[in-house]
Formats: sequence, structure tokens, C-alpha cells
Amino acid sequence: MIYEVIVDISNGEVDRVFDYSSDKEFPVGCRVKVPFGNRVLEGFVFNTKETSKVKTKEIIERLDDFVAISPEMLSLAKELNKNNNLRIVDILRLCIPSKLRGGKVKELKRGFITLCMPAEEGVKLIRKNAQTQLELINKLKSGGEYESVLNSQFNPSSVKALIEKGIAKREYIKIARTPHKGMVGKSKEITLTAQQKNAVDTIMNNDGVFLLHGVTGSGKTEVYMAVISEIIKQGKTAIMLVPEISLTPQMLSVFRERFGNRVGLMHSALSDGERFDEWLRLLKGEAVIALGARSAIFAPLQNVGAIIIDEEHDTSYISESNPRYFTEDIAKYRTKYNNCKLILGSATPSLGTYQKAKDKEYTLITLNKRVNHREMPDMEIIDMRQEVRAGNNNIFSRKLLLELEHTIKSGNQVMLFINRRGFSSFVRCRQCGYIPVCQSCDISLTYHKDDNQLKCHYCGQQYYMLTECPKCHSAHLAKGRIGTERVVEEVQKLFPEVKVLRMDFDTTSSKDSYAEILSAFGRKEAQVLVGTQMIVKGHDFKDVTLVGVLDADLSLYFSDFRSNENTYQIITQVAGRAGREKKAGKVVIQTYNPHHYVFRFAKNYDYLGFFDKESNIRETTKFPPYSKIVRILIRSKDEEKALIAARKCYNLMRELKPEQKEIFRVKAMRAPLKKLRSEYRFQVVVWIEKDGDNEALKKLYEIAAKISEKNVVTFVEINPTQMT
DNA sequence: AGCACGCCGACT
DNA sequence: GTCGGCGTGCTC
Repeated sequence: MIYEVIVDISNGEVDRVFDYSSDKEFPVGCRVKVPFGNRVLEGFVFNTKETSKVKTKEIIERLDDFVAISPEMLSLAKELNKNNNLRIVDILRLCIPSKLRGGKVKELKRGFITLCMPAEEGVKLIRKNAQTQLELINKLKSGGEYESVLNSQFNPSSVKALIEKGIAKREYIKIARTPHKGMVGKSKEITLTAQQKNAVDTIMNNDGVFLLHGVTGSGKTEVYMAVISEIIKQGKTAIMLVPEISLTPQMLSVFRERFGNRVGLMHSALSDGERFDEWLRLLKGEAVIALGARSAIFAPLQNVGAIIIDEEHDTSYISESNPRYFTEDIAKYRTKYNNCKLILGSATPSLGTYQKAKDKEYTLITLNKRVNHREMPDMEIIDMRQEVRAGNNNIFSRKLLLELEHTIKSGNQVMLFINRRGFSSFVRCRQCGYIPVCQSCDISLTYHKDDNQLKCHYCGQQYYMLTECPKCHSAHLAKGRIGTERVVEEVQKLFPEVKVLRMDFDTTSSKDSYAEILSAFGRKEAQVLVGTQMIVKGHDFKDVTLVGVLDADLSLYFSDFRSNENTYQIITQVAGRAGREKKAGKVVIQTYNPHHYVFRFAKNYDYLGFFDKESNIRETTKFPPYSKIVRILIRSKDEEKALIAARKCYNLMRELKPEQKEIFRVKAMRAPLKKLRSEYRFQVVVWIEKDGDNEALKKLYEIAAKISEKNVVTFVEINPTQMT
């Protein structure tokens, strides 16, 4: 028998099947060891056939006693390779835990390390400066520990050193660990509200894609769990996706309490060993619910009955690094393959999703009542231009200051949110709030310091830097932004006795410090939490009664066609942090642009109003979802080469235009970051009609591949989020 | 991705 | 004379 094998090397040149022979039987999808050139590699059996046109080598051996990749995921890999230009092997790698690769795990056995002599004896045998080994011995004094745990807490080489010196020994124990197993409890059935029950019925009695549009606090999670409950009663499985940041211990415990060990966790915070165990439980059907972030869409489940994507609009569902995929696309593929249900849930759905619901492509289910009957917190929009005019140059408006004082005195907690993201800077008139935008795209212009110009990142149009505001003729043009440190300082100055916590990318370099800061705030160790984007999601603090957004309009000015949409989502989400349980909340939004429709609709929690307005604008300006924007990035250390390639690419795209009618606009320019890591960068941006099939896109990939040559790299991106 | 083959500069 | 630089070409 001839086996077509994908070798485990991520390189475009070898991302295809290689023929191997064997007289043994290997199931399609299993992992094998094969000779390749003069080395031995791991690979995936992709297909079988009778004969081969080339001379073949023999498969050495089979690697696991299970089949790692299901036929479903094999065909998904094929599909993504064909349509999205992704490498087959990159997709297959996403389907298995990393621990499996490199022959690290061959059996379901865990190495268990124990000391084989008294600790004092052992200490004598190690070098004096071997600090890690000393700590290891001390740790092991109180009993053995799994090798994987020790490896992650200390380091693998120190563990190995102890074994080699004969101080400790390794035994293999056959056991699968369940993370958070303490949380397994009795399944509490909660009585659903009429709206929730109706939502569950609609989902269970229909097929296809559902949009569950539910306001914050409307109990979407209960609906998800009720649906999953029904699905597993039918003997099927379910995939539950949440944004990376919402996968908190609270979230896990809710699912564990309800479904016990039928939940398999797929989460980046798990150790490699834990991840492998959970994966295997899902593969073997011991766990039937995969709960996790983005990558859990690749869960090794069969007979999937429902896929749920919570907070559907969240950007963490779009992968930013190498295999760049859209989780929703993969969810749709699996939904179709399994003929099951796909539920998209959000309080602020993305425009494209809501449009599809309006067009009856998705079934729309609305939850507009909050479970606790509490009103959404009162939101107040503060005009910061008025503050400037009134002589208040403080970062806090007079109103926010008043509310701060009031809240701090009452002993409740405050969250101050700085709406900062990315590095691009824009220009704003301090007097009237005017922001320069591109004449043809209506996107905020980005200020480029090096040539003192304003540029549009979508069409490349350049403008002279303004010397005065064209509206009010003030020369008060600001390019600056405020940072978290400034805010903390300011609060400290005003309320010296109050404890303040700060959370941003600087303070949360490690994964743990993020959770640490939040839990400290939860324990009320500080009364004020100042932070960026990351304080917005998921966490409920029952004593937070005031939320202040300091620079609400900032996110409006990112050079991104989604900036209005993102701002609406952020405002709505931040507002949801105030007054969660018994206490009423207050939200103060500070902006230089108080009459912008985003704030008008957000203030009234009027998603539909916002949707109509925003989608109208997208339609007239032809931005997604009313088109598809494809960006081809061309980079090279040789500026001349990059420029020539970019020109060639541009010309080929222009030539393609008459033949591919769905292409309606082609632009070429330097990339916003024109030089990065000593490479010169150019980009060609192509607009494609939204109804266009994949034909044009395929042609673009072909051209991009053709352009790339020695020392010139091309990279294609669809609807890029932040262009750099 | 690796690793071998292959053609030009400074060394025991 | 050779050891070794890393350019390019192949892997069933």
C-alpha cells in the first residue's frame, strides 16, 4: 500500500504529500515516523493509494495508539490550504497538542519524580552554585511531583541533572490529570426566564447559524449551557468558545459545576501535560464539551452538535500570527461538515454578523431583558472642549471629579479606563475637537513625524500637516496621548490616602500578574483600578459603582475602518462593569467629540440605531462588510527590489481588474511602517466586491506568490485589523 | 526546515 | 596545498 504523508515541517516547499510504502496497515490521520532525505521525521498519513509515480521509502513506524487527526480535520486542512493559502501542516499542528510532537509523549504515562535518598545526602552531591537543583530537592522533600509540573516550575535540565546524579528517580505513572478538578459539582439546573427558554427552544428546533443578541446581563451563558445540555443528551458533542481573556476560573467553574468532567479545557494557561490530557479525553470521547479560546475550534471532537462563539465580535477570534485564520470561518466549516448548529452570541455583534441576521441568513434571537431586572447603568457624556474653555486643564472633568469623590467616600470601587491601543498617533484640535480625515476614505489620518505629513493608511493619500485647525482656526493642535502613569499620579495627588492599582501592557508582562492585579482589586485591596483595554472584559466586581472613560474618542481615530464599531463595543462593555449586582452604577464618558453618533447611540444602549447608521456609512464608502479588503505586504532588505516587486504587483493587479470584475479598487503605497527590522515595506491594497466569489482572491494569492523571489517576501492579509 | 553539494579566501 | 565561508537545491 502507498501512503501519502505530510511531513511535520512548516515550509512552503515541502507542504505537500510525499509517497511512502508499507505492507502494514495505517489508518488515515495517524502520525507516523518516516525517513526524509537523510533524517527521520514525524508526519501525518493524509491519504492512501495503490501505486506511486515516484520511488518510495518505507514508513518506519506508527507513532500513537490513537488516530490524531479525524477525517473532518484532514478535509478542513485541505480546504484551508486551497481557499486561504494556509499550509496544510500548520493546520494539522493546530489540531494536536504541541506535547505530542517531537516524540515527547508516546504513551499516556506521566513521569513522576521522587527523591531516592534523604534530602541532606542529595544536597551534598550537587554543585554549590546549583541553586535550581537545591530548590528542587527542597520541593521534593515533601513528596514527589510530576515531571511536567517540575519542568514548568523549575527547568527541565535541572530535573534531568538530579536524575542523572542518582539523587532523584523517575517513574512512569499512568494517569490523566484534570485541571480544576476540585470544581466538579452537582449539576444545578437553573430556571430560565421566558426569554431564555424561548431562545433555547428556537435553537433546538431549527438548524443553521444563530445570532444570540443579548444585552449585558441577559444571561447568554445560561442559554449556552441549556443548549449544550440538550445536545449531549442527544449523544452529540459541543464546542464552546470564549475570548481568551474571559476564560477565567469563574467561567471554568460554572461549566465544571454543571457538566463535571465531561468538559475538556483547551486553554493556553494549562501546562503542556494538562493540555495533552484534556485533548486526549476529548479525542477518546471521555469529555464531550470542548471549552476554550480561539484554538479550541480545532478540538478533536466527533459528531459535533453545536458550536458556540461567545462575544462573537471579539478580535481575539482572529489569529494574528502564522496560520492566520478566522475562527468563524472554521466554525462554519465544522458546522456544515457535522450538519450542526452554530450560535454566535454578543451584546454588540459585529456589523457583518448582524447584517446576515437581518438578511435572514442567520436566525436572530434577541435577549433584551436583564436577568436581575436592573436597568443598564446611567451613562453621561462629558464634553471635554467645554472643560478646556472653562479653564479646567485637568485630565478629569469636573463631573468625573465629583463622582470620584462621592464614590471613594462611600467606600465603593472605581475603574478608570484609558482608551488606548496601538501606537499610531493622530492630530486633534484641542479647541473644537476637529480631527483630520481622508477625503476619499473618511478614515482618520495618521501623523507621520519623520516627514511631518498626515497619511491615510488605506489609500496612501498624503496631506500636509496642519498649522491651524481648518474649522475654528485655533493653533491648539494636539498630538499627544495620556498614559496610565499620568492618571495614577493624578488620582494619587487628589486622593493621597486612596490605594490605586494600575494595569497595562507594562505592568502585566507576565500572564500571572494580569490575574494577580485583578484579584487584588477583587479583594478590595485598592479602591481605584486604572487600566487600558484589558480591564474591560469579563470580570465582575460587585462593588464597582463608577466607571470613568477618560479619552473615549481616542479609539475613533485609529486608522481602521472598524474604529467606530470598536468604540461602540468598548463603551458598551465598559459600561457593563458598573453596578453589576445590587448596587446601581454610574458611567462617565469624557470626549472631545460628544456629538459623535457612537456616543449618542451608546448612551442609550441603542445597538440597532448604531448598526443602521454605521452600516449605511460602510455601504457608501464600500468598506467591509460591503467589500473585502486584501492587503499584500511586500518586504525586502533591498529597498530597490521591494519597490520593483511592489510596482510589478500593482501592475499585475491592475491588469487583473478588467478580467475579475469584482475587483474595484487597487492602490499601492509604502506600508505604514515603511522600514521594520531593516526591511523596507510596501503594500498593495485591493478592494473586492463583497459578493465576489473566491476566484479573484485566488488570483491575488497567485500573484503574491509570483512576486516573491529571492530576498523579497510577500504576505497576503484579508481585512487587516491594524496595518503596520 | 535542514542538510549536502559546491565553488572561492586565509591558514597549519 | 586544505579548512571552511554560506549560496542553492532537494527531500517520497
